[in-house]
Amino acid sequence: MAEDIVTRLTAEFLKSLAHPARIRILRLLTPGERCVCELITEIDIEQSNLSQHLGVLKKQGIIDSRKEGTKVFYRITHPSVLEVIRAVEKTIGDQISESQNLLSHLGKGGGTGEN
Amino acid sequence: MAEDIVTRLTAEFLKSLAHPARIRILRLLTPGERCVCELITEIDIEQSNLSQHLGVLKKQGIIDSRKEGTKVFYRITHPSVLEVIRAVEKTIGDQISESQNLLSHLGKGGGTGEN
DNA sequence: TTATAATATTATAAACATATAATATTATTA
DNA sequence: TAATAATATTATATGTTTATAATATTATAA
Repeated sequence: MAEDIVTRLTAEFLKSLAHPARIRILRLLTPGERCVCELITEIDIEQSNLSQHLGVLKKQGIIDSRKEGTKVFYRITHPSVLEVIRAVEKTIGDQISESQNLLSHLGKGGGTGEN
Repeated sequence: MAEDIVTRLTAEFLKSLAHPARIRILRLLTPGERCVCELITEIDIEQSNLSQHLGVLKKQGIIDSRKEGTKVFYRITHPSVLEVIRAVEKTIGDQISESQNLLSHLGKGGGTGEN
């Protein structure tokens, strides 16, 4: 069976999301549009690198931009992308809960589990 | 501000998901556990490569395994990971809907837009 | 016009991910 | 114990992503 196109698109989408700087950018854009000059003060990377990361997200259609004078404002194209991040956080939460659960059962029989 | 750990964990999680073969594996595991010998027949990659992709997912805690005789069965650890994939598909759907919408407006004024 | 501010682009080296091929491990069966 | 089946590991070559540095573009202001 030939590799299905939805699978490839899904993987590409995930790839363009899969970088700390890009997650950070999306978090900063969550309340609304921001110009690059604002983003750069909140994110600790070089200007050219920020521009490249913005390019990755824009190429994938995840963010969009608008020019105003010398400034460029970016915004999230479809808020549904935030659900992706929320879903990841939820799963990571599940993983942490489970390991805490396993740990607490090691200490079963009383006390806090310390010795 | 130092890079927050949730952001890094989120990016790492997304990275380990961001490959067509790995998305494919999760789809195959959605109905329930499968042995590698079954997976290999449904996915068109080499056995050692499949094993490596399974390793990536397992290291991230996304899948888990159980040995039975000479076979190894893999399963999804937390079904919430499937929400991540669904959310990506939803966003891609939003993107496609929007571009179809834009296209249809180009043809506004009658007809199908063909000439 | 020149200078400046804001952003993007390009080139490049280093780090990382990937697929393949070969080999190793482990469990079962003959 | 030798052969086989199922899976994992390792080495490696190739391709991709990343950060940095340098430079280019664009718009405004002096």
